[in-house]
Amino acid sequence: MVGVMGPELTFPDRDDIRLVEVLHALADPVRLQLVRLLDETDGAVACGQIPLPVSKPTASHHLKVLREAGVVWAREVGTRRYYSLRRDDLEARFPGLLDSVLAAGTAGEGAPTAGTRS
Amino acid sequence: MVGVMGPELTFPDRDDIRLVEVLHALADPVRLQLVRLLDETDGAVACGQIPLPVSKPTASHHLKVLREAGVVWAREVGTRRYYSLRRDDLEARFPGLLDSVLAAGTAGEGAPTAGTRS
DNA sequence: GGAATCATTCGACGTCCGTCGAACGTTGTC
DNA sequence: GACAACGTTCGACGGACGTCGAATGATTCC
Repeated sequence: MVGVMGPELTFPDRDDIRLVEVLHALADPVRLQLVRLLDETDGAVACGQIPLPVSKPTASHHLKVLREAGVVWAREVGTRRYYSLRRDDLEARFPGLLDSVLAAGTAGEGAPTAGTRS
Repeated sequence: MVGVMGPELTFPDRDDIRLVEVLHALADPVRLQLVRLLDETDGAVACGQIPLPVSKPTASHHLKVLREAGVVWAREVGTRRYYSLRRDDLEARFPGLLDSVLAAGTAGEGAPTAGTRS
């Protein structure tokens, strides 16, 4: 039988993707790390193959948040689910947003230089 | 006497601005609306002069979140506080991020076109 | 068929968040 | 000096969030 695991996966339409939800989905260290990994791994990654500092249910929860926010796709193959970024839709809806977030990740995130108080 | 209202206002250094905190600060409807208004009003806006759908303490709270995330400056003049965006610092730290968020705001946020359900 | 694998869902727990009314300290004005 | 204006802080409330262990459903392999 061809695989249908749980309830049918649903995703928001491109035009239903809300900026606030995307920002909220990205505003979490684990999910941000997840998105960066999905960005580097250009194909698609299964949930279990991702090195995450959280338990399996928690990872599943974060993936769900990203999916419902319209950030990632989920494709079922057997008992696995392969996730990938919705680059095109995000770029069409919020041009430059994903790129800037990902670029900020690769750039200095923990390298303070001087100090300009006030 | 020249005004010092509460405890001295503190802000994160440019290099201490964290992406996750900025995203979290922007991932709220009220704060996003606030940032957009600060963007349009190029000078600076006082707290009370902002038409917000929340009470005064709540608005103050949101401004504090934005300030501590490094998104806005706060300048005291008498009994008022004028807020303004930290465009330069945000652009230096996360190039294109603020622009994409603001552009997304002015573009269609509630104008669905077709429907590509999966 | 039975066991192992994969990912989710469920229930629970503690924490953080957004919200408000009331009280407070400053500042400016009469 | 007294009063009004401004913004913050305090305390409290309800809800959402992140986290996990255990249980569940599906699939694959022997």
